[in-house]
Amino acid sequence: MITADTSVREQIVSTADRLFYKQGYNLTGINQIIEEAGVAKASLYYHFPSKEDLCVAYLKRRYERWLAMLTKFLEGITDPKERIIKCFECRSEYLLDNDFSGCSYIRIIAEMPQRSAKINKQAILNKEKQRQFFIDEVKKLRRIPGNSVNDFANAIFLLFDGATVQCQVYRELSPIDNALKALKILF
Amino acid sequence: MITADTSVREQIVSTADRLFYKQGYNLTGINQIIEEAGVAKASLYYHFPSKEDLCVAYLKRRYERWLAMLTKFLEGITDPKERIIKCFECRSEYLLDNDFSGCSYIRIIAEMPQRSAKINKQAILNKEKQRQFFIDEVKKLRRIPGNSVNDFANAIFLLFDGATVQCQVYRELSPIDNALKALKILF
Amino acid sequence: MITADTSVREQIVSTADRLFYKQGYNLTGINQIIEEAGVAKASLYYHFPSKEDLCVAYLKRRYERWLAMLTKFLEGITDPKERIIKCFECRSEYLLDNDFSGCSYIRIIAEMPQRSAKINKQAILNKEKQRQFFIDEVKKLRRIPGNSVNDFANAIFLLFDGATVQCQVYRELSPIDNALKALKILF
Amino acid sequence: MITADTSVREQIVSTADRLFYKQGYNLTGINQIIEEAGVAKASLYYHFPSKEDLCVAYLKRRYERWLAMLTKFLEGITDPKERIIKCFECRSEYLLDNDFSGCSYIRIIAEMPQRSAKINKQAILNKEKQRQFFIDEVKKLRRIPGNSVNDFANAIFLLFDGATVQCQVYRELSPIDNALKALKILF
DNA sequence: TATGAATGAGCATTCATTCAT
DNA sequence: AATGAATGAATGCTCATTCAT
Repeated sequence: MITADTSVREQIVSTADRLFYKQGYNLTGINQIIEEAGVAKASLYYHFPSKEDLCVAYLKRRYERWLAMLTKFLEGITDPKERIIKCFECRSEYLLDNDFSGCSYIRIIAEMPQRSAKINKQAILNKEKQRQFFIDEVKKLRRIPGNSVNDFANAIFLLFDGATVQCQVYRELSPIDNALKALKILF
Repeated sequence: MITADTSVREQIVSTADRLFYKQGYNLTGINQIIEEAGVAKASLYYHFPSKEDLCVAYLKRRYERWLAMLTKFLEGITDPKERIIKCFECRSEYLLDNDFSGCSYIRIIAEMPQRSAKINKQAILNKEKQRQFFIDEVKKLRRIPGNSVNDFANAIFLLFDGATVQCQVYRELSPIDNALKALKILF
Repeated sequence: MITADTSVREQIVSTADRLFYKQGYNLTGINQIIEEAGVAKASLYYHFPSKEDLCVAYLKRRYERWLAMLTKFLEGITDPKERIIKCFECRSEYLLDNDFSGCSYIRIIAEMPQRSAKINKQAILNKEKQRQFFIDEVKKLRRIPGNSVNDFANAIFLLFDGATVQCQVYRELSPIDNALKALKILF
Repeated sequence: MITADTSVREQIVSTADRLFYKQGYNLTGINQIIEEAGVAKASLYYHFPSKEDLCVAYLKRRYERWLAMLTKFLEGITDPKERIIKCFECRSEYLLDNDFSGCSYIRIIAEMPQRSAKINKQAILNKEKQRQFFIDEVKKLRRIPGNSVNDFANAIFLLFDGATVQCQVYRELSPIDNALKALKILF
């Protein structure tokens, strides 16, 4: 059993996670992070060689948070079609819980066009995990629209990302509804 | 005879447009803009009261650029289904021409979660124009999948935005292909 | 009869007068003046070669305003002692009317320690006129405390300036009352 | 052994003190301060959150300087009347030593009509300490002109401030002489 | 007279990072 | 493992002034 929750490192990551996601990476300064985390600046640089490394930790954490939430949503549900729909409903709740701040990986890339290798790797990794989820579920379907697992999974994945960014832009959940309607047309 | 193309104001806007889109809004400083534009700092602030106002001009300009490109792509094409597909192909070329920098409106919102009223208004306006394009084309269709103009247009719009952000994330055009395949399943 | 009140020059001076006195000379920019005056920047520089020249015009105007107010206050009063007291009461009203902004000449010197010759000359001139007023009144007195016209006039002048700056500092009129009490002790 | 006199913080405050008093607060830029202090800009902002906070430190320091000088002047003198006169003589020397730059509290208020709470508080505090000095001395007098401790102390305080600002305006010490003459009339 | 446009120098402040302890 | 202090470079923005028309 780990009690790292109150450690300096944990304080830094959780604060950075909150601020990066709420305010954006570039608009969140190191000073604000250490102030709100209640740690010294040099402590931050002891645990994270640079702001960029802190960003990687933030992206990892965001994925873990999403995965935990999704897992809970899918609990006891076996029907693949239902699981896909649940995933969209989960995103709806996630965005509602997080002030419509969108997808952290997409956003970090939107903020840093010349993204570093580290950040790029982490962001792509997280997105691929999401794509894989849809592929896994589509594989379980008895009838696959379009007859291609990948094509159908990718279609769902596009709707998923499209809905996520539109929710962020419009600050409302209707794009998720639109995506669910699109799914009905597709299925 | 107007030679406005080389005016100070035009120099500022075109330089800002290029840099904001390539590097991101927050990572592009006023100093770099005036340096590359070859104008004095006070000249920039004479024409644009703040960086934010310059951002609005940039968003307007991006839409105009996209519209001009799309109009050219659609020249002579009347079939609505074909026009929708052409729109995706146009986006493909747009992203290729612009180093996979994605959608300027989505990005500006990703960069500035606490976006100002001015910027929000311009971004939403531009996105709604795009949605309207799809609605107009869907209306012209003989058979509408799902039997609802708005639902089908919104589905296309989700694929369009989803493909745009995925192209940006992966720095490749395959998401556009995925969107076109999804369209085929839908139609 | 002159109707210059609406002329460009008059607009500039009256606006500068108001803003310099309310906000301070250094904290009032040319831009704010021309904006609130509703004139072009070059128009200001046509009438006043520099901000400094505008400052001189401001100091002149302040003195004229004070003199007009004082003249009205003294109307029909001949007793020198009473006239001196009235002068303090006039200052009280002046400060109340002008948001306790103190003496414009003292303030301009406080703001610009390395004051220019022009401004210095105008400020000293205005202050000397005030000193002369006290000298003139003291001369009319039957009995002069201290037996020296200049010494007694200077004492009053010190109380006058002391009260003015203290009213400004404390933003209340009690220093004027203190000065009047001091006068009673002196007389 | 403490060598705080040469610390970065001390360098900043002493330089700011000198420049604010000589040139005025608004005419002294942060750049000049750090340059003459020989420290980095960020070091200044590490010790003082804003220029305003540096101003408060400056005002405190000015009072300490004045108090030290006055204390030395009053050494061994017990007669209250003599102590009051010495206080004026001390001011004379203070102004001579400091290029007739007047009273820092009065000047800062003259420069910043919309003064901040912090600065206002410090300025008023310092002025009240001076007033209290006069009250304390007047209380010790055997015979109090006007029969009111406060009224007489306030009269002296007005002469003190009046003389200070007039010395600043005229750049000469005669107003102090005038004040001493006024004191003689009063006593 | 009057003006829109342009400018170089300067403003206060914040950035991510490093170093000595 | 943790910190207080220090920094060079950059941030967005404003200054008084000038010039061509």
